[in-house]
Amino acid sequence: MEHKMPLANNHISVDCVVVGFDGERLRVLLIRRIGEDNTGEVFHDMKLPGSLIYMDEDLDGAAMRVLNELTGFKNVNLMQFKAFGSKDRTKNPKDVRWLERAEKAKVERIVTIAYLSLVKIDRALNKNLDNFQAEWVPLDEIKDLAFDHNLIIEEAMKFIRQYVEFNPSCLFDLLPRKFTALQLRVLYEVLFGKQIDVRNFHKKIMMMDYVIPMDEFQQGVSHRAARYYKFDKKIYNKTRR
Amino acid sequence: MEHKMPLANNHISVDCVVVGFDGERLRVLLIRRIGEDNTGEVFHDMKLPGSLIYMDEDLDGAAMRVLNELTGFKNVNLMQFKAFGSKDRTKNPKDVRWLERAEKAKVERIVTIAYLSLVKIDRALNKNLDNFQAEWVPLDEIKDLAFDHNLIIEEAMKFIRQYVEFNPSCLFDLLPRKFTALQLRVLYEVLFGKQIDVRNFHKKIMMMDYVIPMDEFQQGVSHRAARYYKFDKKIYNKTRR
DNA sequence: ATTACATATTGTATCTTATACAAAAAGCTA
DNA sequence: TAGCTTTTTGTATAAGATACAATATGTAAT
Repeated sequence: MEHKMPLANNHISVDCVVVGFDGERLRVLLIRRIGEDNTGEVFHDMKLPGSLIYMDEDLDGAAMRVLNELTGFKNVNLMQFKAFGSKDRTKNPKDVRWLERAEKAKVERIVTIAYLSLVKIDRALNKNLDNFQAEWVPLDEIKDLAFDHNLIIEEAMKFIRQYVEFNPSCLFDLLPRKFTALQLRVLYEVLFGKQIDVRNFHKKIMMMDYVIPMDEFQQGVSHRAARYYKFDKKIYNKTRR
Repeated sequence: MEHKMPLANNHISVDCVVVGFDGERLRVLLIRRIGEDNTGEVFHDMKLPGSLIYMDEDLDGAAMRVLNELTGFKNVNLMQFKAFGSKDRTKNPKDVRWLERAEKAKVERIVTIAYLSLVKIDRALNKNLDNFQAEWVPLDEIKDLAFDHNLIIEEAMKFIRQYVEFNPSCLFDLLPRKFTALQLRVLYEVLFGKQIDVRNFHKKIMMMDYVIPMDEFQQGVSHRAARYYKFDKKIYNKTRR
């Protein structure tokens, strides 16, 4: 028995672009989808985590729910970045059939509100991923996705690049609590797609008084061990207002 | 007879924050609204121009239509900046009654996609304003508006301030084709709410090779006449890519 | 113990950009 | 011609961005 349906608004959905960083590349959290095309042929592909919104929740609340079900986390930073409402974004026969099965109702046009979340790729976060058939896919290995989800991811990336300039602290959401200067630098490099001079970058880090050098160093590497740094949110908030 | 209704999606609307600059202050284009509250009392207030979306149009298309009906202009630069979907944004009794009359149907929750447009306050643009009971209201004189439109305008302003940094050309959408250095400076000042040094600002203008000094000067002023400048979009596009 | 190897860390000179600050120029009016 | 109003202009200093390569540190191999 599905008791959700009468509560859902089947015109509006939220989709979440959850981005992580593995030290080398950006990855996006995607859900495996199995469906049937026109001819009854089974296909496998992937989609963004998302959901129709319920009548009793706000947009932000719906996005939070989706992310919470998936990762078990409560207070993840979610940013609404764009609405997608092309009139034929839900017109692909594959998608139509899949939607009708998933929602057990005829679904017409759906406008989706897209959210971005930057998270640490972590054991804790990965708790429920198997249940949801979810996977961290490297950004440059993402194939054709359901609906207009490739477009949504593209727009999400544009959004991050702009957002970082105004709120650099969001980068530290992507890094482990303890990180090396190299990790931070590579993150900048993959995000903006260009190389950064090592020496100048170190100087830059030194000037960020919210990036604290720790007395802890890498272990078990066969070369000089790198120092760990941590991000201090309190200092950041003070010096930015 | 209303033939629009069956074509409209009464869950999703667009609202346009149309911003102009009169040389001193920013102004927002608002529509006068007359309604009845619970007790049958008539009230007057204002709202943003907006509309439910039709089934056969995209979000951008709907926003374009609203703006075109209002100003008669075709190619205005419209930027989607945020979706507003609080579950009680259409719950105020005033708004509920007004909506039911305007849409001639029971309307539940509406998610609105908000657009921002920066335009020249111009004779041409003002052609249809009377028909629509529309008015250019100075930003700092805007009273309580319908729905959550005050909130939408607030968010629009935050958006502009960020947007200008990445695309300064949008400022020239607000200025006349010929403008003085003073106008451009005041625009910066009201937008960012702080004074700018005159000399340094002139130097900045000189460095923008897409701001072209003209051989034309102010007329009929009882003091030294200011030079006019114009914005060259071609040069701008070249030097920004 | 010494050497080879891999990566981490560090400084200086230069250029560009942002800021602070006030006198001179131009056009009109009396 | 003097006075009024607003426009236009320069210089010195501070801060931030960029270009560029040698030294330090830890592990592994000899």
